[in-house]
Amino acid sequence: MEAQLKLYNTLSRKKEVFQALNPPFVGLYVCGPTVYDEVHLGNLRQFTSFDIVYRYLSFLGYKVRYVRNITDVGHLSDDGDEGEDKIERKAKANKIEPMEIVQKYTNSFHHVAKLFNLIEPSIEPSATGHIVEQIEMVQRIIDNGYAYEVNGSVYFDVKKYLEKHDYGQLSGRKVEDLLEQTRDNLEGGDEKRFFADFGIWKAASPETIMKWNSPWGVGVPGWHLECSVMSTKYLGQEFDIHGGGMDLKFPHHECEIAQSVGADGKAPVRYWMHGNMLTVNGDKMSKSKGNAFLPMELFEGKHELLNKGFSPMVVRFFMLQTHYSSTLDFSNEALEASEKGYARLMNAYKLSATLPSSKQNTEETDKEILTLLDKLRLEMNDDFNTPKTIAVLFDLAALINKINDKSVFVSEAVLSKLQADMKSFVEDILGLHSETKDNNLAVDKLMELILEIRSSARENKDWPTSDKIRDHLAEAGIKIKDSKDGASWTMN
RNA sequence: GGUCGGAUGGCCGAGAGGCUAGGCUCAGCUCUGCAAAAGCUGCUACACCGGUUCGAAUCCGGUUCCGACCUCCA
Repeated sequence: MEAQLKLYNTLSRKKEVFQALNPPFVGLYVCGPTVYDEVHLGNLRQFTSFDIVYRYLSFLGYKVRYVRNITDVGHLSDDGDEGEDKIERKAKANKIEPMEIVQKYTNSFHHVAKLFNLIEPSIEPSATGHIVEQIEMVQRIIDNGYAYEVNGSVYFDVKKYLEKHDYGQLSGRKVEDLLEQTRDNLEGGDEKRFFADFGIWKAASPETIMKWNSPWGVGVPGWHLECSVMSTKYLGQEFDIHGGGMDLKFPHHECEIAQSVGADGKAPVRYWMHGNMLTVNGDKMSKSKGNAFLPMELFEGKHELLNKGFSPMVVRFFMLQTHYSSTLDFSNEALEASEKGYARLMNAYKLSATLPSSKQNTEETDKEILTLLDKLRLEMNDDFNTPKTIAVLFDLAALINKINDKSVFVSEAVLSKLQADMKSFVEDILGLHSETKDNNLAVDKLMELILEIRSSARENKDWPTSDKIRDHLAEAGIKIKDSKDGASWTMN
C-alpha cells in the first residue's frame, strides 16, 4: 500500500495514483438527483460515497470545488429520446407547475441530505438555470460538425464523431456493435440518422409547459447536456473527478464525453468514479418488485420489509461498511448488526476523549496505536476503503476500552494523537456523529443527583430502589452503565 | 445476444499467490447483588470442475448462478 491516494478510474479500469490537475485545487462533479420524486435510497448511497471522496480530499489538504447538480428539466421518463419529461409528467398529473414539483423534491432532498450529514456541495447548479449555456454548447457542437438539426431538434452525430474519436471507451462498448445496430434502425423513419445518435436539444410540443426559445425553435435541452455544460462552466473544460452511479456509465457519461469533445475538443474528465447499486434481501431494489423503500421510510421503519426504523447515522455507517464499488444489500439483520457495531464504535470514540495517560508501561500500546493510526490513512488512500478503515477503528476501539479499563497504558503524546485522529476519521472523514440528544446543564445536574441517590442505595444494598431507578430511566431512553468507578449514563 | 462486474464462514462484508480482516450472532469465562457495559477465549470460510505453482480464496481455462447497462423478442 502506498502513502499516496489511489483511486479506481473507470476509464482505465485500474487503480491510479491521484494527481490533481491544478493542486491544491480539485474539481469534483457528481450527478445529482432528478427532482421529480423523493430521493431514492440508491441515490443517497452514491451521494454518500462521493461525500466521503470530498471529505477525504479535504482532509488531505486539497481545496475541493464540489459541484452536484439538480436535474429539473430534460430527463425523460422512458429511456431513449422519446417519452415525456419526468417532472412535467408529474406536474400534469397533480395539476401544478413543474417548478412546484422541482421545489418540493429539492427541499425534501436537502432535508434528507442534512439528516445523512452530507456536506453541501460548493455549487448546486440546476439545468433550468443554465439554458443559455446549454444552447451555446449545442451551437458549438453544430459548428464543429458533430450535430445536425431535424424539425427543431438537434442530435449528436455519433457516426461523425467516430471518424475521429472513440465512442464507448468508458463503458467498454465496441464501435462495431453499435454499427451493427445501424442497418436495422436506419429504416425506422426516425429523425435520427443513426441509432446511437442522441438528442441534445428537443423540439417542444405546444402542450409542453417548460420550454425555451432557441436558434432551432422552441424546445428543451437533452438530459445528457446539462452535466457537460455545468461541469465545464464551473470546473473548466478539463477537471479532476466525475462521479455517479454505475447505471449512468452508459449512455449518460459516455454522451458527456462525446459532447465535451464535440464542443471543445477535450476529454473533460481525468478520473471517472462509479458507485455500485443497491439490493434488498439479495434482489435488485426496484419499484416494480415492491422492495424499494425511501430514506425516510427506512429512518422511521415504515415499510413492510422493515422490522424497525434505523437512524440516519446507523444507515450511513452501514453503507460505509461496504466499499462504494460493491453492491450493497439491505436486510433487517445486516442493519441490526450495524446498529450494534455503530453504538460500540461511537461509545469507544466518546470514551477516547476522557482516557487517562500514563508515564510508564506505555511502549507497547503506544506502538500499537501509532501503527493503527497510520493504517487508517493507508486504507483511505486505497481507493477510499471505508470498510477497512472502519475495521481499523474497531481495533482502536478495543484498545481504547482496554486503556479505559486500565489493563494497558498509553503515553500522553500518543493519546493526544489518538484523540485527534479519532475525531478526524470518525467525524470529519466518515461523517459520523453522535446521535444522542444534546444534553443541557439541568439534565446533567439532575442525573448527577439521581445517580448519587442510586449509589447510596446500592451501598445499603437497597436493590429495589437501585433497580427501580435504572429501569425507569431505561424507559425514558436513559441507559445506566455501572463500572468499578461508579455509574455513567447515556441518552438516545 | 453483447459489454462489464460479482459468487467468501450462521448473517453482513474486506482482502486479492504464503501472513488472524472487521462487525453482528452463538457458546464459555472475568467483572457484577442482578442486568447492562467492558474485557478474554472459542467458532478458519472463500460457487463448481480442471490447470499453473513448492504453495491459490487470490493467477489461467471452462461450467453454473446473480447483478448493472445495452439489445432483441413478446
